[in-house]
Amino acid sequence: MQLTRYTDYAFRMLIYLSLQAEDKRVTINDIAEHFDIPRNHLIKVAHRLGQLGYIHASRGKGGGVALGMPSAKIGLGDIVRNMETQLNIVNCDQPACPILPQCKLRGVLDKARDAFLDILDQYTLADLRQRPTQLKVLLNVV
Amino acid sequence: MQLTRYTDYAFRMLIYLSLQAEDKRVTINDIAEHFDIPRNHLIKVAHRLGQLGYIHASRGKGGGVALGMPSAKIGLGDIVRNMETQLNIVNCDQPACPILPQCKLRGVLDKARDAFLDILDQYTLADLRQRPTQLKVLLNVV
DNA sequence: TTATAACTTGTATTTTATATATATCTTTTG
DNA sequence: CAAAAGATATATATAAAATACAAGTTATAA
Repeated sequence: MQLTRYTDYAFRMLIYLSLQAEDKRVTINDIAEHFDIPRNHLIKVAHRLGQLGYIHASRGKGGGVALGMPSAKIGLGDIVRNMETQLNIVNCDQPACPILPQCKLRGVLDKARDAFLDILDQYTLADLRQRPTQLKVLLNVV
Repeated sequence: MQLTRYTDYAFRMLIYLSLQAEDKRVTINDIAEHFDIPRNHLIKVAHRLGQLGYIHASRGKGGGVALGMPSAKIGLGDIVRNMETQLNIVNCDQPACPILPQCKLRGVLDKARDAFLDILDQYTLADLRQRPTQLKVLLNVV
């Protein structure tokens, strides 16, 4: 009952980027250091976030990543939906459950999972940057 | 974002027991075979369910397990709370997240997790045995 | 009262998903 | 064109979960 670090790191990266001044580009290296996250892993997270349009990456000297859309447009539920590979609460197929065709549990679990995501849908990245000043201090953002 | 099989197997076992005639005892072996679940693993699940009072085990010849309380008293949320060892949606400590003291994400995730459990709290084991006849057929329960 | 069925407990091994590392390629800009 | 930075692919490591193994203990029926 836990999100993968892959998703967790996506959150951290997006929060960090949301604190940056407009048009400021940050390198993945920089973010990895700030959060003490393996750089290579974060690269993959960044790549995925880029595919989704949440961030925009520019290569070459002076390049880096920046938020690809306003933080108020980035819903937390969608981040989870897009970063997690697996949203089924249980695996009914392995080992195969014989009551599957008549199972009511599945529906209840799906409903609960949707309630989980519904809550997240009520928040965007912008909602996470209350008290941005303190956050910037913690992250040493100029 | 998935429950462990440990929890999954607890559900399956409880569902199976809820379909049995009153006072009927079933061996763990029997349940393991019906669901094609490793017996040794199921033994541990049964042990834990016994500690929680959900099932009652009797030893000796002719022994076995049976529901320890009416199925309407067994809330699905509590099953999850008791069987999962870990209910934090992300691990903020490893690797340690520097923004933890000011992080608003944590609160949102906790709220979402609670919403998940709230839905489950609205159902009991008794609610899962709609159409018990078909379930019994699938599980070959006499 | 003794054999046996069944649960109890603890430890060891295996598996698997996730996480991390390594290496090479491509793009961009000063 | 050279250096910086991201893109991509593949390989390896790690840790949690799942499973297996091995003794114990209790209770019942013959």
